[in-house]
Amino acid sequence: MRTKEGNKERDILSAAINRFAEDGYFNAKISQIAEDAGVATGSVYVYYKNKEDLLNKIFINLWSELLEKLTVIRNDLGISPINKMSMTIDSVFSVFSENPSLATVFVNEQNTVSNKENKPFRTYYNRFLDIGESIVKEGINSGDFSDDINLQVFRHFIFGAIRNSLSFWAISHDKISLEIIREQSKFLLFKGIEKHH
Amino acid sequence: MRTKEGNKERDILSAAINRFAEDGYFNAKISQIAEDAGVATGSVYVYYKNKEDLLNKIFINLWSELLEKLTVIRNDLGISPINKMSMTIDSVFSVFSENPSLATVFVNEQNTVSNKENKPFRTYYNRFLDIGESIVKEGINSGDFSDDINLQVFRHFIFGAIRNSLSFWAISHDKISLEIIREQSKFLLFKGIEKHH
Amino acid sequence: MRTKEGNKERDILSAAINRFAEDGYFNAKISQIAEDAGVATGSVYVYYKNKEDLLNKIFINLWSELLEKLTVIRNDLGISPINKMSMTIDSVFSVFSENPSLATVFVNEQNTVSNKENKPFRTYYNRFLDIGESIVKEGINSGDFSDDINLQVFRHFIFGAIRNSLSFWAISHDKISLEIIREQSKFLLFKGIEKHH
Amino acid sequence: MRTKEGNKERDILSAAINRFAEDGYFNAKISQIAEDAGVATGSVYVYYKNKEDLLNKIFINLWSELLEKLTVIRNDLGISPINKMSMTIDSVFSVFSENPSLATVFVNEQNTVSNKENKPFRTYYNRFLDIGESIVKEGINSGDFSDDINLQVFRHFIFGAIRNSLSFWAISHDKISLEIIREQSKFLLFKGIEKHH
DNA sequence: AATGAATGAGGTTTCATTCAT
DNA sequence: CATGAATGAAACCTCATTCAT
Repeated sequence: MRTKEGNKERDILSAAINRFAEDGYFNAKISQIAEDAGVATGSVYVYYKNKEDLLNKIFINLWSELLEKLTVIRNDLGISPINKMSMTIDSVFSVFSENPSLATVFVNEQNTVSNKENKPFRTYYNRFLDIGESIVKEGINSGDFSDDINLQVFRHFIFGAIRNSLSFWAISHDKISLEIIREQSKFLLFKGIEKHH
Repeated sequence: MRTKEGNKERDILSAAINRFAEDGYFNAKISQIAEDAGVATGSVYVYYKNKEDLLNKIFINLWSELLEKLTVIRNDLGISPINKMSMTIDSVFSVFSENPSLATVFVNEQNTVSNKENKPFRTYYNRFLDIGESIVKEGINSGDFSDDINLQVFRHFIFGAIRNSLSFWAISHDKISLEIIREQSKFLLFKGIEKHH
Repeated sequence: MRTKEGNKERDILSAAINRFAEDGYFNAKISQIAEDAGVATGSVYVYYKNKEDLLNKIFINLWSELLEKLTVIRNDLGISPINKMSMTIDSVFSVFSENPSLATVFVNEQNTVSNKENKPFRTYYNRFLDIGESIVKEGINSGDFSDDINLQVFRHFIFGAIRNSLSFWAISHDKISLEIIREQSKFLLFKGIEKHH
Repeated sequence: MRTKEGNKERDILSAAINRFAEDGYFNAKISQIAEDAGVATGSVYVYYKNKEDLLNKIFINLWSELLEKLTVIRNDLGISPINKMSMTIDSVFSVFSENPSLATVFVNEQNTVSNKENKPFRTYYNRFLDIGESIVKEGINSGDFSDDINLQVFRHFIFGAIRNSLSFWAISHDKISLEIIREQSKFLLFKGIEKHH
């Protein structure tokens, strides 16, 4: 038994992120997460209702944090839509750069568990997407973004693109820097692949 | 010798795709897949080594089919890089439009099971990505595509974008047509979101 | 499909003996026995009722053969009890020397399967033991064998001794000859281990 | 922490011995063993790795106990070889007289499971046999035992004899006393069946 | 709050046996 | 007789969760 000054609740969730990233949600064992966190198996259930609750808390933390950042960006009247979009991407990359395992969990497990829409983090997640959408709308209205954009499709397109780029980085963060991926993502998002003459 | 008219092997794999899409790989039960396929539980094991083998076979079929299509496109000297890219996207969308559940399985389970790189379908998958990359290279050399493109990042960016767009359609194919998603994806890929004056 | 001139029924039983010896009764698979015998799985059930029947037939063959031999020996008035006993042991060793796998099956599986006494080969087996016992009785009466012998115990003692010696040979028949084991067994049986001055 | 008064680990092993004796290793069900032991099925796996581990532990306990006893006997300089041999047999009978089911498991299942030589109890078992052999050697050298004895054959002969005698008693311990079997075994071992004039 | 031994439901997998051809 | 694809019952084992201490 190890005496930790730290916050058990936080330690357990942190261990869960790493285990979920490494082994996948279903293969990860609660007893192993507990051991990694330096607590007894039963202690996991003091702080979390069950295994699924761990996953939900991970995503609630993630999306509520991103929602907060994005809200600040959106509400800043002095920033152009293009810069708002750029800052949004920076925010997302920033969260994951601090925790690569979280990127992997996000990529692999966001659709895991629960009957579809009933996920507790969905509220934060959807609001995040909605605010992102409002920034795109603003850009279309201001003439910065093309008015050929279908908002519904765009949201999934860009989201998948960023998500998968992050996932790549999570696996290879020793081989390629997050900055390169971030800037390349912005480039592709803004300009597309065609050469402009 | 008892022989049934239908193709059991195909029926089982088809049922597996639907169940994996609906319930997720880990929640899906072999007994349920067998029931859906109209065979006895044990019959699954006549055609497939185990549950994981079912998932592997799904992806082997998927990627070998797409690899074949892409190879034909790449080798056609009379097609411009831009059209090759467009046709590649058409191919991917075409495969999934015939089988929406497959799109969901692809999105959620491609990273499931197996110790990372040892997946049997990886050979096909990697060759598919390599050929895709060679088309982009060709476009850069011909001056059609921007030479600011980082090939390594691009492959994950576009792949995640398409994947997530398909996943969105798989859930909502009653609400939005695949054509709209496909064309919007091409638009975003080629032009980006910025308005060109 | 292989055309065999040989007797399928015999081939299957022979394959069963080898598989039971090699893998043990419970680990042996009918499909493997069939393959070894060069027949289809279903053909095993043409000749034998079920897996247990295979084991029973093996022991019925064994004990009916030994019973026959022993009956001839017992009924020969011109042979002394000591020689009858010696010939009995020769008979047992002879059967197994022709089929080492049978020795292993005998050692490991005679008590396998069936609720205790209901085994079909028991009739032959018990009659074999009874005749053996009558030879010992004859030897006691004639003054050749010690009258301190408890017949009931003796039967199990000598039987286990021979059985285990054979089992040893079955595993190591490349290292030690059956003749040495047979003669040593007779020696120990007749003289015991004490030195007689 | 939930702790019950009894010794679950011991109870489970004890129940396993009885079930293995009654039903045979392969027919015995873990759930039944658990029920017999008064614990839940899963509790078996808290103390034992798997079914095979139960069998191995049974034999490890058996042979390590007998090895210890035999070592003491062998090392006692004041005992004659004949008495050492006699005490060895007493030790073996003593162990099984306390646990008739163990005798049955020993007879029927010692060769079960595992690829032949890789059994964990083999170390103890072989050392037990080696010490037994060294006692016989001592007897031959001292002139107490016949120098016609082949040690390799003898060990299997006597072992099978004792084993089978015990097995007989295990089934019929209501009909015949272990003392009679033990003394008769010694008699046959030392003197053989021939009458000495 | 913290523990970890104990639980037991449930799923994957095996394989003896069947039977339509 | 011969076949071997198909069956489905049954059991090992896992592991999330509980709860007495």
